[in-house]
Amino acid sequence: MPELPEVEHLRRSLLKPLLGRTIRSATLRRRDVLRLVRDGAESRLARARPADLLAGDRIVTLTRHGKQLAITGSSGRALLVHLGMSGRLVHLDSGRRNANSDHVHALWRLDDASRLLFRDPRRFGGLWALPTPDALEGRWQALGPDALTVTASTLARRLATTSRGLKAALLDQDLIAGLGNIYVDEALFLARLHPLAPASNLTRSDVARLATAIRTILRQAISDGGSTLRDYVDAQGNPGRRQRSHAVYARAGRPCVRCSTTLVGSRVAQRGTVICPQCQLEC
DNA sequence: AACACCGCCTGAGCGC
DNA sequence: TGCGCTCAGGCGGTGT
Repeated sequence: MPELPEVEHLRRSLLKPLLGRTIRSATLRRRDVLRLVRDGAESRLARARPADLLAGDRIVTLTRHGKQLAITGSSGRALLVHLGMSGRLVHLDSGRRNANSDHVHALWRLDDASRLLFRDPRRFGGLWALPTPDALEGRWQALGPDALTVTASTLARRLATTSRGLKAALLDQDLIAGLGNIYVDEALFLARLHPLAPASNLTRSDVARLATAIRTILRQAISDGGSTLRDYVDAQGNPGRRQRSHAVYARAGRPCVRCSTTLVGSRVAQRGTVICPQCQLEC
């Protein structure tokens, strides 16, 4: 399931095939995956013009904030891609057949005869058509700081504003952007913090450890090519390798990699949660 | 404000 | 082999 590392890996893998290319045509197969943003308001079933999907634009930048990926065109329009649980962008070189055309909700044909596909079986993801760079900027400023580069002082300031438990706070994209269930559990384990610890009660050194753990976990996952859970693969169809190195996620009942204590599963903030009861003491 | 809970959606994995 | 069941979860919504 795509979190920040998968989206960043995807972004990097799409730079070469997409940057500078001109989009010949865009096809929206399911209207309800696209939201049109005009004057800050979203409409879900408005009739989109091809230009809303960047048809005719040259692709100028591929950027990311948190789990969101933006493709910006030469017209200044941007297409925001959120992969949700099962979303994928697939780039197919000219002549290459798409292995699975089910659930392809949008596709773009480029000037080198390659294609880009948005496929999302569960449709928890979606596309947002933004009219200007400012509209994109505005949306991203409403989110928390990007988790990949978050500093201890920024994280401390953010966590101080909430009385929630640590895990709930870290999953809140408005507080910090990019963490999902997997990497929150991994980062908390690495930082030896309990998911239910009140977010605003952390000591300075707790937060410093946490910020470092978040950046470390995410950087490692990116260099591993993202997690492979269920059916995650990158834009070229390669699975990630990260699942081999999950320390706690989906490992309830198995021994802690650090102290061999049996890992314990529970539900925190309505999400499956795994901790080491020895390493992550409740405070 | 914080939290629980729900619905969306499909595929994987399980027991039989 | 296949059927029915449960589970997974990002996010936005509602109710407390």
